[in-house]
Amino acid sequence: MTTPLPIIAGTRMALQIAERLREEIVSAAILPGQALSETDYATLYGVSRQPVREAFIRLAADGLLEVLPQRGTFVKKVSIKTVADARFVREAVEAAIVVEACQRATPADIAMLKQIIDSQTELLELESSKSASADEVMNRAMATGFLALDEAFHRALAKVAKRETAWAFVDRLKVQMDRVRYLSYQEATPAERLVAQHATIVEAIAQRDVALASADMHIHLAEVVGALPKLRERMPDMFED
Amino acid sequence: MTTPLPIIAGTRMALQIAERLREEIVSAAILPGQALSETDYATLYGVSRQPVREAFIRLAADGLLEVLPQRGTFVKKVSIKTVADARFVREAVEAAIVVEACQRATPADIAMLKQIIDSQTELLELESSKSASADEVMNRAMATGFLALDEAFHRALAKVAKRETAWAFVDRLKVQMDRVRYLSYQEATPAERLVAQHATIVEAIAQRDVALASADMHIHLAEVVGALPKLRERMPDMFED
DNA sequence: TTTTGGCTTCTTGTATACTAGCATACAAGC
DNA sequence: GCTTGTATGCTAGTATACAAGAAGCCAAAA
Repeated sequence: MTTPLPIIAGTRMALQIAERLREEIVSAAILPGQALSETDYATLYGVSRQPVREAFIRLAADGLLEVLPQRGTFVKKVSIKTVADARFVREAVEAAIVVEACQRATPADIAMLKQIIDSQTELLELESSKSASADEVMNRAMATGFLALDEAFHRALAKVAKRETAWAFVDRLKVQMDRVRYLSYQEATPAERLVAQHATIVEAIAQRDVALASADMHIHLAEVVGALPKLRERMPDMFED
Repeated sequence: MTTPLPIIAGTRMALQIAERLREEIVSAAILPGQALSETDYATLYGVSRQPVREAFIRLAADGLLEVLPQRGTFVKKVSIKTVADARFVREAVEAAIVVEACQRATPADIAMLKQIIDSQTELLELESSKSASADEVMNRAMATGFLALDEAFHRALAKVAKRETAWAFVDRLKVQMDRVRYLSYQEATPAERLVAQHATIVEAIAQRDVALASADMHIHLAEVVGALPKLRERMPDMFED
């Protein structure tokens, strides 16, 4: 609730508000359990309750908010079961995606994937050089930047496999995992390791080694859940179940 | 728009309307491409535009409706790519589910699955005995009944694997496949064959044969797409792309 | 001290009115 | 005949007002 308001008035404000809130929730700028009031956000953005309300409905459909009639709307706490099953689904789908990527990848595809990995490496080098000044804001910015590049890699993989629509399905449940990654960028797997795994996957694809690529993807996606127990211990209020 | 109105006034009418419309769209009682008016449905259900509007938003989020500002709201036409990728995702996830079901299934679980299959068989025998009077209404009722039992089987499988949450994710994209099954219950795979496949899967689970169970599930889910080409030829207006 | 009743104040749910944009039809001008 | 301007009737988007229920507070009674 401390946000300014770069909302473009006039056109589909419900959608803009939904997108903005989604990002704030996923990036843990608004914490789990937080109560959100339709009225408050309406005044904050200078609109009526209706667009805010419709934004809330959209986010509730994605499992980010919980609307309790006559009581209030709250940011959903992290559910271990939900995160675990989101990983389960994503792992199954992305393993299938890399199999098809193995079969379809052109040299240009491989080059593109490697270029994304190079960007990731570049970002990490920049980060380590600045790591002396480990202030909160810088950390957040780095986490956001890296997650964007991570997203780009997996999306590109789906594109290579010509499964963009399948990725769109996965993208909707991925937010449940991303929330955890933002909350736990302290105890999370070092980004360097993730980038190395990306490289391994691409290498397997380049070699058309279906079994290896699939196995590597399973290993890669299993990392995310590892941070959960420690995270829950550190901030139990963020969890339910 | 020819529906009566068994809507319970007073409590969360937006949700009731959304559920009802969802069923009508998935079961092809409302056809793809059809224009829906907020105002018309408001008067039909005896409510204001707002609840109808919120129902539309929910269904649009699931890819069943398309809201075009200042133009209208339309039932989404069937997208081959969307259906194909929905199957792709579901296949990947359910194959993973049967693997875990193989590992966890208790004798009671096996018995429960077999009981569902028995119910399916029973329904089919009833259908074949009545098949002389092959009227439209009867066919629809049978299709609905069988799809409900099919749904029950796959849901039960997820429960055995303790992946109910994962199934909830799949359930959201399954509607894209169900629409096709309703539209094409003429040229679709005979239900007897599907039930036989169910039995094969359960048998593999009972034998703890992971590879076989997984393979059987892949075969089982591949059936649905087979009907697409003929269906598109029969009713091209229902498709986009 | 504990409990109970009512009041106040919050919340979301719904209804109604108004705004703005698109599409179509139709008429005027070329 | 063809094009273009315009009026009209539709649509969804938004604003405002009211209704209904939940929660907390506080005072009064047991």
